[in-house]
Amino acid sequence: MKTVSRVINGEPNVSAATIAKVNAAARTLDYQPDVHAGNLRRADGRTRTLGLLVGSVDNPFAGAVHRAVEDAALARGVAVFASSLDDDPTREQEAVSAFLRRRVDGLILTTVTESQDYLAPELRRGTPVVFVDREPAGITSDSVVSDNAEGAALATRHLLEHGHRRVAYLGDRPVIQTARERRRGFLEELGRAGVATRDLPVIEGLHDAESARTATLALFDAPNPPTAVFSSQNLVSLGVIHALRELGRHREIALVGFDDLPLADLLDPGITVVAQDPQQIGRIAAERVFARLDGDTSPAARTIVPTRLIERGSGEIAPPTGRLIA
Amino acid sequence: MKTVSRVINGEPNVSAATIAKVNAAARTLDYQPDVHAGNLRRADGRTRTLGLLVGSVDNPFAGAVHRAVEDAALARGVAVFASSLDDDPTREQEAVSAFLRRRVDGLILTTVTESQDYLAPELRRGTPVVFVDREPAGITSDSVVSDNAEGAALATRHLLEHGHRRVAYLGDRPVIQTARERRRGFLEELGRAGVATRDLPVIEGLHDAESARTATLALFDAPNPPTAVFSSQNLVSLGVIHALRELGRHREIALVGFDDLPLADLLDPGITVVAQDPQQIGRIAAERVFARLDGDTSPAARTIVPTRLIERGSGEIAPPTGRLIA
DNA sequence: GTGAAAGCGCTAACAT
DNA sequence: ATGTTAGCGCTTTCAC
Repeated sequence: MKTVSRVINGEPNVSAATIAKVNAAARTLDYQPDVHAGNLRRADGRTRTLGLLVGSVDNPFAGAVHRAVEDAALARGVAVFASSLDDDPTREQEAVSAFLRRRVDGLILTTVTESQDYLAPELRRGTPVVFVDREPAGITSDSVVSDNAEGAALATRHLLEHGHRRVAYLGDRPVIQTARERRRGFLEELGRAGVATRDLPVIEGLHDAESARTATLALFDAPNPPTAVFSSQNLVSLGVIHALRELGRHREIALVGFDDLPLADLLDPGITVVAQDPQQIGRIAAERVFARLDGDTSPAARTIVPTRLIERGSGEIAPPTGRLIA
Repeated sequence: MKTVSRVINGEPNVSAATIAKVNAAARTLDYQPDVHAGNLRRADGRTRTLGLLVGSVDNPFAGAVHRAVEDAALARGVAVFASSLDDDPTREQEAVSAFLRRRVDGLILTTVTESQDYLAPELRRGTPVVFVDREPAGITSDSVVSDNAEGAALATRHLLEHGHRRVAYLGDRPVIQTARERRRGFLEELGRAGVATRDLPVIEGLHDAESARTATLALFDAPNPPTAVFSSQNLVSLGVIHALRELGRHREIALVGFDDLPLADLLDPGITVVAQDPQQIGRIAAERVFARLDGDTSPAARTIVPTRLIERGSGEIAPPTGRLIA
């Protein structure tokens, strides 16, 4: 009987007796339908599968995005492939290719390539692609990102308001779009406040805690050190915190970090951060993919998830008195 | 020409000219072979896909396991489906079923069901299943776990050596195998030291930071409070830390936590922990799956990944002097 | 070196 | 209410 298919898929027009028989057989054989085989012939051609590419699955920001995507997917019976980008363009292309060969229904991507135009044919084919954390280049598609420039400006404004004029920027490699945006927000806010940015320390290319730590130590060993630091990323903040501790100056030098850190509230001083909302980013990205799959053909949209400043102490340290360079 | 298959799969006996032509066509059509279609007919029937079930993808321990599995899988062109268990038996069964319907080549599982005997037919069918973090029940298969009892004993011994006799245990729900093992290690070590465990506080059923915080506050509000705490899990440690801070007693009460916490070294005092090695657990689990897929038919093995005590301050606090209950 | 035929496990479109 | 035929995109087998 090939009416089996009807029973398995819960289609109508099958007698109760047959349903029972089929189910009994399925039970004893421990039958699990092969979704891929079904898919090959099924009209909609859906694999009920999603590809998710994040910075690294071993990273709190990515974990939160991933979890939100999973929750949205689970509700629809969709499974998700997760891969780590490691800010490596080759990995990006290989991960995307692996997703495509597995015929995922949609893609949620964090990218590092200069251009994602290699996705154009796939987009034309109708596969929804939503970019998270970083916006696409060379291609138009949905994206869900934090307002990086505005968040950086927020952090910078906070330091300015507490009297700092000599603020350092410590950031990730400029190939990373969010790093560029955060630097821009930092510099523009200083400009708006009439602070000359020419000889402020802007240190880039920091990709992990150790490089940030070393850079911070060097920064405070050099002449004319800053009174405050804006660190543009999670791991960089970590390195800065370690370095300031080593120097015994963590209660003198102000610090605001981009992106929250677990336990940041329990440090002394607590670390003031501009927090992103990765959970929201993941949720909205998944919703967009599913909306597209459900036939939404509205123009590609850029969704901006707000950041918020969390004051915990480190960002409210005042510069040394009597020597305000204002 | 159906010789296309030969070119795509790099098989021999095709002329250079044909190869070039096929590749050109593939390029312009932006062709990506459908692995699932191929699979349907292919002799080995491999989907080059793995199912990974962890506590929650949004969790540092799971993230590290996941990353290690991904790295091992990537090297073999295998993609991984990741799902979150949330310590929910229903979720477990549904996740496994979703993996199976997608014909994953192997399973790496963290479980909460009382018995995983529902996997017996799949095991008989030859699908490799490796249990991580928690050992299987009702079934025999490979597992890769920390030595939970020994780790807990290590933590307890450390507190005993620093003079504590009145030590509290704060732990997760006993349905969780690792929670039971850690409690056992704790009690047995006290027993070995000749400490009566009868009226020591053993608080269980703590599943998040907030419940642990509340329990800790209550513990120190009650008569005869402990001089030291062993917290058997990540989130529980967090709650204990918060509570001790609120009470202003974080420099008086000793604390050793099971499982490391990010930034634990920068707190004051630093948090002494028994650290697991999730990266290693993930790596070994993936290796076992692939060894099984490569034909290893040796008996199911239980691999124990050692834990290690990291002294950072909180675990080295001495009990109030002069009142040693010894 | 190339291709034609059959079939993997399922569902679509039609019978009956 | 049930069955039949064809075909999804590929690989296998075997023929040329």
